[in-house]
Amino acid sequence: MAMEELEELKNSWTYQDELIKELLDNESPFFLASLDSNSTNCPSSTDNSLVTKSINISTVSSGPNMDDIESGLPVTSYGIQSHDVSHARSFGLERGLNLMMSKQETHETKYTLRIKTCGNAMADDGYKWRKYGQKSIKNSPYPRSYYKCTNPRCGAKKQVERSSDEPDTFVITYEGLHLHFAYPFLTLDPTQFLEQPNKKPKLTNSKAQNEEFENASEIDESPKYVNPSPVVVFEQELGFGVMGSQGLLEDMVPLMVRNPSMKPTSSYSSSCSYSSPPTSPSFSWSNN
DNA sequence: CGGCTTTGACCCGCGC
DNA sequence: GCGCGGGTCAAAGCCG
Repeated sequence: MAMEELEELKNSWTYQDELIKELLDNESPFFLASLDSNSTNCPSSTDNSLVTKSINISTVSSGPNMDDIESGLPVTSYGIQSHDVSHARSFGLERGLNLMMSKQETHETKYTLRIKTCGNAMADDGYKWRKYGQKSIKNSPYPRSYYKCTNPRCGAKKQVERSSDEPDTFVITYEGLHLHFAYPFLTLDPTQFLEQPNKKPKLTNSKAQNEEFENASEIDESPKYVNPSPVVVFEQELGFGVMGSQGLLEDMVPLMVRNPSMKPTSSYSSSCSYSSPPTSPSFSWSNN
Protein backbone atom coordinates (compact mmCIF):
# COMPACT_ATOMS: atom_id res chain seq x y z
CA MET A 1 0.00 0.00 0.00
CA ALA A 2 1.30 3.36 -0.94
CA MET A 3 2.19 5.87 1.72
CA GLU A 4 -0.58 8.15 0.55
CA GLU A 5 -3.09 5.42 1.04
CA LEU A 6 -1.78 4.73 4.49
CA GLU A 7 -2.07 8.35 5.38
CA GLU A 8 -5.54 8.42 3.94
CA LEU A 9 -6.45 5.40 5.99
CA LYS A 10 -5.10 6.99 9.09
CA ASN A 11 -6.95 10.21 8.49
CA SER A 12 -10.19 8.52 7.61
CA TRP A 13 -10.28 6.44 10.74
CA THR A 14 -9.44 9.39 12.87
CA TYR A 15 -12.44 11.11 11.45
CA GLN A 16 -14.44 7.95 11.86
CA ASP A 17 -13.50 7.70 15.49
CA GLU A 18 -14.59 11.24 16.03
CA LEU A 19 -17.94 10.57 14.48
CA ILE A 20 -18.40 7.40 16.44
CA LYS A 21 -17.60 9.27 19.58
CA GLU A 22 -20.12 11.82 18.55
CA LEU A 23 -22.67 9.14 17.94
CA LEU A 24 -22.08 7.72 21.38
CA ASP A 25 -22.17 11.06 23.06
CA ASN A 26 -25.60 11.63 24.49
CA GLU A 27 -24.78 15.28 24.86
CA SER A 28 -23.88 15.70 21.27
CA PRO A 29 -25.99 18.44 19.78
CA PHE A 30 -26.24 16.38 16.65
CA PHE A 31 -27.88 13.44 18.34
CA LEU A 32 -29.47 14.84 21.41
CA ALA A 33 -32.91 14.95 19.92
CA SER A 34 -32.64 11.40 18.74
CA LEU A 35 -32.07 10.16 22.21
CA ASP A 36 -35.15 11.72 23.60
CA SER A 37 -37.08 8.55 24.16
CA ASN A 38 -39.74 10.41 26.11
CA SER A 39 -40.79 12.35 23.13
CA THR A 40 -44.11 11.32 21.68
CA ASN A 41 -42.60 11.72 18.30
CA CYS A 42 -39.72 9.56 19.14
CA PRO A 43 -40.40 5.87 19.57
CA SER A 44 -38.09 4.22 21.99
CA SER A 45 -37.55 1.26 19.80
CA THR A 46 -36.15 1.11 16.37
CA ASP A 47 -38.90 -1.26 15.39
CA ASN A 48 -41.35 1.51 15.90
CA SER A 49 -39.38 3.77 13.74
CA LEU A 50 -39.21 1.01 11.23
CA VAL A 51 -42.92 0.78 11.14
CA THR A 52 -43.22 4.48 10.69
CA LYS A 53 -40.68 4.48 7.97
CA SER A 54 -42.18 1.54 6.22
CA ILE A 55 -45.62 2.97 6.32
CA ASN A 56 -44.40 6.02 4.67
CA ILE A 57 -42.52 4.03 2.16
CA SER A 58 -45.59 2.04 1.40
CA THR A 59 -47.48 5.21 0.72
CA VAL A 60 -45.14 5.99 -2.06
CA SER A 61 -44.72 2.45 -3.25
CA SER A 62 -48.13 2.70 -4.81
CA GLY A 63 -46.59 4.95 -7.39
CA PRO A 64 -44.37 3.61 -10.07
CA ASN A 65 -43.80 -0.05 -10.28
CA MET A 66 -40.41 -1.32 -9.37
CA ASP A 67 -40.10 -2.25 -12.98
CA ASP A 68 -40.00 1.40 -13.66
CA ILE A 69 -36.63 1.50 -12.12
CA GLU A 70 -34.84 0.22 -15.08
CA SER A 71 -31.40 0.66 -13.75
CA GLY A 72 -30.20 1.40 -10.31
CA LEU A 73 -26.72 0.13 -10.10
CA PRO A 74 -25.44 -1.83 -8.47
CA VAL A 75 -28.67 -2.15 -6.54
CA THR A 76 -31.95 -1.10 -7.94
CA SER A 77 -34.59 -0.96 -5.28
CA TYR A 78 -37.15 -2.99 -3.50
CA GLY A 79 -40.65 -2.66 -2.28
CA ILE A 80 -41.28 -2.56 1.43
CA GLN A 81 -44.60 -3.47 2.88
CA SER A 82 -45.56 -2.14 6.24
CA HIS A 83 -46.64 -5.57 7.43
CA ASP A 84 -43.27 -7.12 6.94
CA VAL A 85 -40.82 -4.80 8.48
CA SER A 86 -38.35 -7.36 9.66
CA HIS A 87 -38.17 -8.89 6.25
CA ALA A 88 -37.72 -5.51 4.71
CA ARG A 89 -34.94 -4.77 7.10
CA SER A 90 -33.12 -8.01 6.61
CA PHE A 91 -33.63 -7.83 2.93
CA GLY A 92 -32.47 -4.28 2.89
CA LEU A 93 -29.41 -5.15 4.90
CA GLU A 94 -28.66 -8.01 2.62
CA ARG A 95 -29.00 -5.78 -0.35
CA GLY A 96 -26.97 -3.18 1.35
CA LEU A 97 -24.26 -5.67 2.03
CA ASN A 98 -24.26 -6.71 -1.55
CA LEU A 99 -24.00 -3.13 -2.55
CA MET A 100 -21.24 -2.54 -0.10
CA MET A 101 -19.27 -5.42 -1.50
CA SER A 102 -19.92 -4.24 -4.98
CA LYS A 103 -18.93 -0.74 -4.17
CA GLN A 104 -15.80 -1.98 -2.55
CA GLU A 105 -14.81 -3.54 -5.77
CA THR A 106 -15.77 -0.74 -8.03
CA HIS A 107 -15.46 2.28 -5.76
CA GLU A 108 -18.48 3.62 -7.53
CA THR A 109 -20.47 6.29 -5.85
CA LYS A 110 -22.93 7.07 -8.58
CA TYR A 111 -26.26 5.43 -9.12
CA THR A 112 -28.66 6.01 -11.93
CA LEU A 113 -32.38 5.54 -11.90
CA ARG A 114 -34.84 5.77 -14.70
CA ILE A 115 -38.24 6.64 -13.41
CA LYS A 116 -41.46 6.88 -15.28
CA THR A 117 -43.82 9.49 -14.08
CA CYS A 118 -47.41 8.65 -13.31
CA GLY A 119 -49.67 11.34 -14.57
CA ASN A 120 -49.09 14.49 -12.66
CA ALA A 121 -47.28 12.75 -9.91
CA MET A 122 -44.13 14.44 -8.93
CA ALA A 123 -40.87 12.61 -8.88
CA ASP A 124 -39.90 13.74 -5.47
CA ASP A 125 -37.87 12.00 -2.82
CA GLY A 126 -39.11 14.31 -0.14
CA TYR A 127 -35.76 15.39 1.10
CA LYS A 128 -34.11 18.72 1.03
CA TRP A 129 -32.14 19.43 -2.08
CA ARG A 130 -30.83 22.71 -3.27
CA LYS A 131 -30.66 23.29 -6.96
CA TYR A 132 -27.30 24.71 -7.86
CA GLY A 133 -27.22 24.49 -11.57
CA GLN A 134 -28.90 23.59 -14.79
CA LYS A 135 -27.41 22.80 -18.13
CA SER A 136 -28.76 22.20 -21.56
CA ILE A 137 -27.69 18.83 -22.87
CA LYS A 138 -26.61 18.40 -26.41
CA ASN A 139 -29.12 16.57 -28.58
CA SER A 140 -31.63 16.72 -25.81
CA PRO A 141 -34.54 19.13 -25.61
CA TYR A 142 -34.54 18.83 -21.84
CA PRO A 143 -32.05 20.48 -19.53
CA ARG A 144 -30.32 18.66 -16.71
CA SER A 145 -30.73 19.98 -13.21
CA TYR A 146 -28.12 19.67 -10.48
CA TYR A 147 -29.07 19.33 -6.84
CA LYS A 148 -27.12 19.14 -3.63
CA CYS A 149 -28.31 18.01 -0.26
CA THR A 150 -28.98 21.08 1.78
CA ASN A 151 -27.38 19.59 4.83
CA PRO A 152 -23.86 20.99 5.07
CA ARG A 153 -22.58 17.71 6.45
CA CYS A 154 -23.95 15.72 3.59
CA GLY A 155 -22.22 15.64 0.27
CA ALA A 156 -25.00 13.89 -1.56
CA LYS A 157 -25.81 15.21 -4.98
CA LYS A 158 -28.18 14.26 -7.70
CA GLN A 159 -28.77 15.12 -11.31
CA VAL A 160 -32.19 15.05 -12.84
CA GLU A 161 -33.02 15.10 -16.50
CA ARG A 162 -35.76 13.89 -18.73
CA SER A 163 -35.04 11.08 -21.07
CA SER A 164 -34.95 12.34 -24.61
CA ASP A 165 -36.40 9.01 -25.72
CA GLU A 166 -39.22 8.97 -23.23
CA PRO A 167 -40.28 12.41 -22.09
CA ASP A 168 -42.25 10.88 -19.26
CA THR A 169 -39.17 9.25 -17.85
CA PHE A 170 -36.77 10.97 -15.53
CA VAL A 171 -33.17 9.94 -15.37
CA ILE A 172 -31.87 10.61 -11.90
CA THR A 173 -28.24 10.12 -11.03
CA TYR A 174 -27.31 10.03 -7.39
CA GLU A 175 -23.82 10.75 -6.22
CA GLY A 176 -23.13 10.30 -2.57
CA LEU A 177 -25.40 8.89 0.06
CA HIS A 178 -27.48 9.86 3.03
CA LEU A 179 -26.99 8.03 6.27
CA HIS A 180 -30.15 9.35 7.82
CA PHE A 181 -32.26 7.26 5.50
CA ALA A 182 -30.56 4.20 6.88
CA TYR A 183 -31.13 4.65 10.56
CA PRO A 184 -34.64 3.24 10.67
CA PHE A 185 -33.29 -0.02 9.35
CA LEU A 186 -30.84 -0.43 12.13
CA THR A 187 -31.70 -2.70 14.94
CA LEU A 188 -31.52 -1.59 18.53
CA ASP A 189 -30.19 -4.93 19.53
CA PRO A 190 -26.47 -5.05 18.92
CA THR A 191 -26.41 -8.80 19.47
CA GLN A 192 -28.29 -9.28 16.28
CA PHE A 193 -25.17 -8.33 14.50
CA LEU A 194 -22.78 -9.88 16.89
CA GLU A 195 -24.49 -13.18 16.35
CA GLN A 196 -24.31 -13.00 12.62
CA PRO A 197 -22.79 -16.30 11.54
CA ASN A 198 -21.32 -14.81 8.42
CA LYS A 199 -19.67 -12.04 10.24
CA LYS A 200 -17.83 -9.82 7.87
CA PRO A 201 -14.36 -8.70 8.77
CA LYS A 202 -13.95 -5.09 9.51
CA LEU A 203 -13.29 -3.39 6.29
CA THR A 204 -10.10 -1.70 5.56
CA ASN A 205 -10.11 1.72 4.20
CA SER A 206 -10.78 2.82 0.71
CA LYS A 207 -11.44 6.19 -0.69
CA ALA A 208 -14.97 5.30 -1.59
CA GLN A 209 -15.54 3.91 1.86
CA ASN A 210 -14.30 7.07 3.41
CA GLU A 211 -16.58 9.08 1.23
CA GLU A 212 -19.45 6.94 2.26
CA PHE A 213 -18.71 7.53 5.86
CA GLU A 214 -18.60 11.20 5.31
CA ASN A 215 -21.97 10.98 3.72
CA ALA A 216 -23.03 8.67 6.46
CA SER A 217 -22.30 11.36 8.97
CA GLU A 218 -25.35 13.14 7.71
CA ILE A 219 -27.99 12.95 10.39
CA ASP A 220 -29.92 16.14 10.54
CA GLU A 221 -32.88 15.12 8.46
CA SER A 222 -34.06 12.30 10.64
CA PRO A 223 -32.61 12.86 14.05
CA LYS A 224 -35.54 11.68 16.08
CA TYR A 225 -35.08 8.09 15.10
CA VAL A 226 -31.41 7.77 15.47
CA ASN A 227 -30.03 5.38 17.93
CA PRO A 228 -26.30 5.73 17.99
CA SER A 229 -25.17 2.48 19.48
CA PRO A 230 -26.39 0.08 16.83
CA VAL A 231 -24.96 2.39 14.27
CA VAL A 232 -21.56 1.92 15.72
CA VAL A 233 -22.03 -1.79 16.09
CA PHE A 234 -23.29 -1.98 12.61
CA GLU A 235 -20.37 -0.07 11.28
CA GLN A 236 -17.98 -2.26 13.14
CA GLU A 237 -19.63 -5.39 11.94
CA LEU A 238 -20.32 -4.58 8.36
CA GLY A 239 -18.46 -1.48 7.49
CA PHE A 240 -19.85 1.77 6.26
CA GLY A 241 -20.95 0.61 2.87
CA VAL A 242 -24.07 -0.85 4.29
CA MET A 243 -24.94 2.38 5.93
CA GLY A 244 -24.53 4.23 2.76
CA SER A 245 -26.27 1.68 0.68
CA GLN A 246 -29.24 1.67 2.94
CA GLY A 247 -29.31 5.35 2.65
CA LEU A 248 -29.20 4.97 -1.04
CA LEU A 249 -31.99 2.50 -1.09
CA GLU A 250 -34.08 4.67 1.11
CA ASP A 251 -33.26 7.47 -1.17
CA MET A 252 -34.38 5.52 -4.15
CA VAL A 253 -37.58 4.01 -2.93
CA PRO A 254 -39.47 7.08 -1.80
CA LEU A 255 -38.00 9.14 -4.51
CA MET A 256 -40.27 7.95 -7.25
CA VAL A 257 -43.56 9.52 -6.69
CA ARG A 258 -45.17 11.26 -3.84
CA ASN A 259 -48.78 11.14 -3.11
CA PRO A 260 -50.29 12.73 -6.19
CA SER A 261 -52.76 14.54 -4.02
CA MET A 262 -49.96 16.42 -2.39
CA LYS A 263 -49.82 19.96 -3.55
CA PRO A 264 -46.75 21.06 -5.40
CA THR A 265 -44.61 23.28 -3.27
CA SER A 266 -42.91 25.27 -5.92
CA SER A 267 -43.63 26.92 -9.20
CA TYR A 268 -41.09 24.60 -10.69
CA SER A 269 -43.27 21.66 -9.79
CA SER A 270 -46.41 23.19 -11.08
CA SER A 271 -44.86 23.49 -14.48
CA CYS A 272 -44.71 19.71 -14.68
CA SER A 273 -40.98 19.66 -14.42
CA TYR A 274 -39.14 17.60 -11.97
CA SER A 275 -38.46 19.42 -8.79
CA SER A 276 -37.32 18.90 -5.29
CA PRO A 277 -39.35 21.04 -2.98
CA PRO A 278 -37.82 23.45 -0.53
CA THR A 279 -39.27 21.42 2.28
CA SER A 280 -39.60 17.74 2.88
CA PRO A 281 -43.03 16.75 4.01
CA SER A 282 -43.10 13.27 2.58
CA PHE A 283 -42.29 11.36 5.72
CA SER A 284 -43.76 11.42 9.14
CA TRP A 285 -40.52 12.46 10.73
CA SER A 286 -39.55 15.96 9.92
CA ASN A 287 -36.17 17.18 8.96
CA ASN A 288 -36.35 20.28 11.04
C1' DC B 1 -36.25 39.52 4.72
C1' DG B 2 -34.46 35.04 4.28
C1' DG B 3 -34.29 31.15 1.54
C1' DC B 4 -34.61 29.28 -2.86
C1' DT B 5 -34.34 29.31 -7.97
C1' DT B 6 -32.54 30.99 -12.16
C1' DT B 7 -29.00 31.55 -15.36
C1' DG B 8 -24.87 33.21 -17.43
C1' DA B 9 -20.04 32.85 -16.50
C1' DC B 10 -16.29 30.25 -15.27
C1' DC B 11 -13.39 26.13 -14.66
C1' DC B 12 -11.69 21.83 -16.02
C1' DG B 13 -11.17 17.51 -18.37
C1' DC B 14 -11.15 15.24 -22.66
C1' DG B 15 -10.92 14.37 -27.56
C1' DC B 16 -9.30 15.90 -31.93
C1' DG C 1 -3.47 24.08 -28.60
C1' DC C 2 -8.19 24.51 -29.22
C1' DG C 3 -12.96 23.65 -28.94
C1' DC C 4 -16.60 21.33 -26.72
C1' DG C 5 -19.28 19.72 -23.07
C1' DG C 6 -20.07 18.69 -18.20
C1' DG C 7 -20.03 20.50 -13.63
C1' DT C 8 -19.97 24.38 -10.44
C1' DC C 9 -20.22 29.16 -8.87
C1' DA C 10 -22.44 33.24 -7.68
C1' DA C 11 -25.14 37.34 -8.47
C1' DA C 12 -29.72 38.66 -9.33
C1' DG C 13 -34.43 37.87 -9.05
C1' DC C 14 -38.46 35.68 -7.11
C1' DC C 15 -41.56 34.25 -3.56
C1' DG C 16 -43.75 33.25 0.78
